[in-house]
Amino acid sequence: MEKIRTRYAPSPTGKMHVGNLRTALYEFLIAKHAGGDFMLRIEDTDQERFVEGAIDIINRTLEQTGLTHDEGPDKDGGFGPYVQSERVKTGIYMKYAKELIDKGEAYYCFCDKERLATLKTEVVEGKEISIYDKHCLSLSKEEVEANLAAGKPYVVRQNIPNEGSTTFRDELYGDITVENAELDDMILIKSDGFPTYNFANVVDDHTMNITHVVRGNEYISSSPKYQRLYDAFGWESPVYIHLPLITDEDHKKLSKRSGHSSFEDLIDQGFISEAIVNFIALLGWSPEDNREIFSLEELIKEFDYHRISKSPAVFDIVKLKWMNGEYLKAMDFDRFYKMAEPYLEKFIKDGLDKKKIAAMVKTRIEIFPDIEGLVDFFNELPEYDTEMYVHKKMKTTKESSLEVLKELLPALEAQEDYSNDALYTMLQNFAAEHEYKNGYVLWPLRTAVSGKQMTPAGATEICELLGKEESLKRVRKGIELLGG
RNA sequence: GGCUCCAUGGUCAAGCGGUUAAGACAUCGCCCUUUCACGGCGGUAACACGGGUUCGAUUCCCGUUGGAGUCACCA
Repeated sequence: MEKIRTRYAPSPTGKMHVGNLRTALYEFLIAKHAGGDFMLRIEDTDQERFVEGAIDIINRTLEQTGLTHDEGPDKDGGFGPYVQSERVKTGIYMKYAKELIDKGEAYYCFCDKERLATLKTEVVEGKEISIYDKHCLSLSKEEVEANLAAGKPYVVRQNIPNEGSTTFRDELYGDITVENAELDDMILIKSDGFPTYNFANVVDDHTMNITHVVRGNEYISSSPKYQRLYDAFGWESPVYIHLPLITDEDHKKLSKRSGHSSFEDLIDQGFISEAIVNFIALLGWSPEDNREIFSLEELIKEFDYHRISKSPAVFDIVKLKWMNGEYLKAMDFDRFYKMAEPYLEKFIKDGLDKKKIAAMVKTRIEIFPDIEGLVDFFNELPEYDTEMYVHKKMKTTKESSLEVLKELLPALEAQEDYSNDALYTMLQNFAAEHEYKNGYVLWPLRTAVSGKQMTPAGATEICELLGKEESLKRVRKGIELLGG
């Protein structure tokens, strides 16, 4: 069997959209699952939309996520750079366009913007809809020659008949047929000499020997036109796999508005790349069993593109958070600490044991920014409401807390060893002596010492970290607040 | 609006003619517990509607409704 070759073909226009990342991932997985090759091609035929540095972002993201390509712009080797703006210089697109013109499958068009504007017939939802009227198709050979000789700007258009229909086969969706009359004579070569995406992708996919064309669903409606191109050239068409859209909470195509539409956004928000990859792999695909946690290697092994879903998926950031948390829990401590350190640095003053705090926090956060709310009290006792001393299940009240803290204070002052174990033993004994339940004592202490409803550790662990002096200070403050 | 695609809980989803219609997130409750979290256990919650086909439809076909995508010298 022929070796599978897929390609990721982004246009360098900014951040890496998660929809595009998912497309890249599936392309990678489809190829690798079958022992094939995965290519990277840069589609920068639109001079105006090109963003400086965008190619770096693409490369960096692919590297971070582990989607390494076999052939592409940053590799040398026989296949040359798959950068369309570079390929333009070889004249490859114009060559193929001329072939189509010779075959009558394309034609020169000299219509200017003004004339085209008169063709706009309808306005739907703010969008002008028009279909080209084949005006220039009727130009005689002499007229075309004359226009060309005069240096009149032109584009090359695909010639699609008004009768008949065109069918292409998608692996997931099956045969899709469209009436030719619905198809516009799309522009193949722009007046600046660059090919449009519509033309370049076909020429490149063919010349790069791409066997499986994987792309977003939004291309399904233009696929018949591409199919006509393959047919016109007499090329064998690739296997098409159109991927269901990823949408936002409103079920609309994911956009910048959502705030987490790009890989970079997510990294900035404290997600880790493995979790992101794992999560988006499951957006539109599911394995045979119920497993949800997959490394990239495992995905390669399990990924069967026939199990890709046909319906769109909502990008649920809440579930991503859960998954990210799972990754953090499973992560080895050193790596976790390295990644958490910048956040700890920000919220923990010197002198406190950051490693211990990191360990406390590791199983309790979903994303790194969660750290702040968990640890900020170490620096400074926050102002808190004494209502927090009331706990139904522990049967504590403000009054009982005040009493306990007052009784406890001398013992805490006398205590020399502030290690967690020693402290805990001491408190246990204290509780036993007074015939209190542990929680009856520990709850008010934890509250006094943290001023928080929620802490990453119990009372004694906090005291250990805070040290004797600071702990006592906070207990006294608690007594004061309770009216003692 | 034309064309195309899609349709199982709030979300991701399994199912591919006969099931008590999985599982996960979220949510709720209970247990555990040095609070919360973690962990364990359990609950609520779905086949859009109407026709066929069939002994039997969530599953196949048609229609309706709903949603999405697309209609550029952008990709």
